[in-house]
Amino acid sequence: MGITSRDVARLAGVSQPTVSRALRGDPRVSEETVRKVRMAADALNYVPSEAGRSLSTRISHRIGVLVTDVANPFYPHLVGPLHDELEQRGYRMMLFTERSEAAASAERLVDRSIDGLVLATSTLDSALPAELSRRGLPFVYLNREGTTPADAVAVDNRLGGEQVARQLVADGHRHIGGIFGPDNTSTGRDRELGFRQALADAGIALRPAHVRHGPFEFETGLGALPELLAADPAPTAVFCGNDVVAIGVLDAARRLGVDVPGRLTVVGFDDIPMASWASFELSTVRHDLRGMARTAAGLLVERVSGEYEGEPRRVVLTPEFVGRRTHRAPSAN
Amino acid sequence: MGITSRDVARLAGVSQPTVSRALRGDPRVSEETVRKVRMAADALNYVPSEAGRSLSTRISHRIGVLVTDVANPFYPHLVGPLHDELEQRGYRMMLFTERSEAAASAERLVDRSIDGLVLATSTLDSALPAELSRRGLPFVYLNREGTTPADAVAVDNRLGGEQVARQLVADGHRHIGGIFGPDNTSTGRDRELGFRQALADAGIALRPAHVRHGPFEFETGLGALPELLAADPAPTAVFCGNDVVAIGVLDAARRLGVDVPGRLTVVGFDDIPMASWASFELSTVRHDLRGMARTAAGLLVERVSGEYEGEPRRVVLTPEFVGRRTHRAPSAN
DNA sequence: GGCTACCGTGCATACGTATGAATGAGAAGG
DNA sequence: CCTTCTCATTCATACGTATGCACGGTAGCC
Repeated sequence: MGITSRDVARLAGVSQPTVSRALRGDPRVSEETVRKVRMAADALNYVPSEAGRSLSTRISHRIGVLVTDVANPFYPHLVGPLHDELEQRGYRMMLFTERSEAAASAERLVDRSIDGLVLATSTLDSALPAELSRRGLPFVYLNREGTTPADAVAVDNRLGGEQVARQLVADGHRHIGGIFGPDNTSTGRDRELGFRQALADAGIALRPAHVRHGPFEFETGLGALPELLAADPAPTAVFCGNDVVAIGVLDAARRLGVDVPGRLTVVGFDDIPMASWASFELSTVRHDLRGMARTAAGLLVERVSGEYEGEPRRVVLTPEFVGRRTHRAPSAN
Repeated sequence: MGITSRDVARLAGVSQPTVSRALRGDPRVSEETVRKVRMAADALNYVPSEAGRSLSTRISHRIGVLVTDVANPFYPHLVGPLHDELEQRGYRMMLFTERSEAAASAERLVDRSIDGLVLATSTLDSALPAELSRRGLPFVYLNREGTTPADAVAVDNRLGGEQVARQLVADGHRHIGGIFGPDNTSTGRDRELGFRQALADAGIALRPAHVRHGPFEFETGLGALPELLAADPAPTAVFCGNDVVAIGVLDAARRLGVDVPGRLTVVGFDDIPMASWASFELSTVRHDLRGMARTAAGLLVERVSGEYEGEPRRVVLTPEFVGRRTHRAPSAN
């Protein structure tokens, strides 16, 4: 095992550099030679060593993807499209989880084993973006923002929050609650901001007893709903930081025997496929999750390949409220 | 950018090899020198190049993970633990999707950019395992089997199928259906085999009209249930190839207004976290998904690191029926 | 027929790290 | 004071591919 271009060269009766050029399609190599080299390579089952190539070209053709937690039902919908888009553009995907401490994390990312990084997570106050920038590793923000300048793709989260608020107000809700994402994430913060602003414009305030914050996880919604319902008056509608949280809320409602949407309106964000399952039929805010991921991959690849070298680009997608089963006017009561 | 060990050597006033040895903890280097080298490395923010190291040691410290489709809610529960276990053992994870055609797939896997591969998918009739074996890339079967000898970790799928059959029979079901996985997967085949065998032992046959096969996806269950219920007599219980399929069935039941478990018993396989959500409370077959993934990672790492060189090892986990809400005796009718 | 131009190939070397072998400086011993 | 031995370090080189440059051969041109 371990066939090298030298072995191929020997068999084909040419030099090692000629093998390299022939297989890479260098036009300076004669057709006849290309044919010989191809045959020899096939005969030996030669596959160029990626390590050798990386060392020589200083390009790894690998892109890192950093997420918080793969098992969270939200992330696969980013990771899948990212993988496909990267593969299509000739890059392989390395997957990293944020759980490991940030310091060691930066180290392992800048060892030149990846050409760039998709930052699909990480909190606003993280030092990672600055660190990456300092170390010269190109990256793109995906579904988040950051102060360190870099390409970015995200939804207009404020607008999405506003849309939900307007819908709830129009439906006649006055006692409204929110289970928002973490304060130190742009998605969490902006969705809440837009939501609050639009409510305020309608003269409605969010009572602290109707508000919770937590990670974008099923358990957050599951745990928060009972607390919100214990308030007096209880909210008649709850806006959730994202669909995963909202589905946690729906689960809690089932456990508590709370009728949705009869007694409680629930709205999510993202419109992941699960949201449209008959078990949930979650009213939510739709945006092009798949397109967002692929766009991010595209921006990053253009950046690492040198195809684009200008100022950081920022792509903002427009969200759209999609009404399903889980929202309705509050019961007369 | 692009600090090398030579730069560190120059600053520390030593030779390049000494830098390499000092940072790698070679005992032959004096404490004093180690200190100097460390300081120089820190001052320059030096991070060893993975490409250079890989080329020299012929070890990439990367492990590939091949799955069918990341977006399928089952896979994240393998990918997550795999990532964690690999990281803990000093390996990074490259994620591959099966969608790309197998031929090109093998090529990109054997370019020495990964030390080994976790085969978490791929059908029985795939040529990939044989190809990997021929090319000398170590791999481990995870949640599947294969004829090409290699380390493997899987559940006792036949036993699991038997357990479900016995439960359904004990519950009094006589008209039983199955929505099994693909014939050309060991999980699909063995679960079906065990199930059929135990039913046969109880003198019960599966009518062809009560049986469907399909990929382990939500849509499979969703699409198959209406067909099964159209049979006369309709089945009073359905065993599904895995939880994802079962949840598709539950979704279809909701759409059709079919009461579960009142009119229909549904049983899955795997006990993914979603199965225990209040929205589903799916009766299923539990096994240690996380442990299975971590074990596979362990076996593979021991193999690629040379820690173990013996015969292929096979770890088989014992499944256990876990009764929740979705199974019950058939209605008198 | 000699000069230039061009084309295809080989030569030399770079990429960054790791490691066996050689070297040098001391220390220990006679 | 010379030898022997040990220890820390340097030297030389390997890993596999890519690429600037030199080179040899052929064709074209006057």
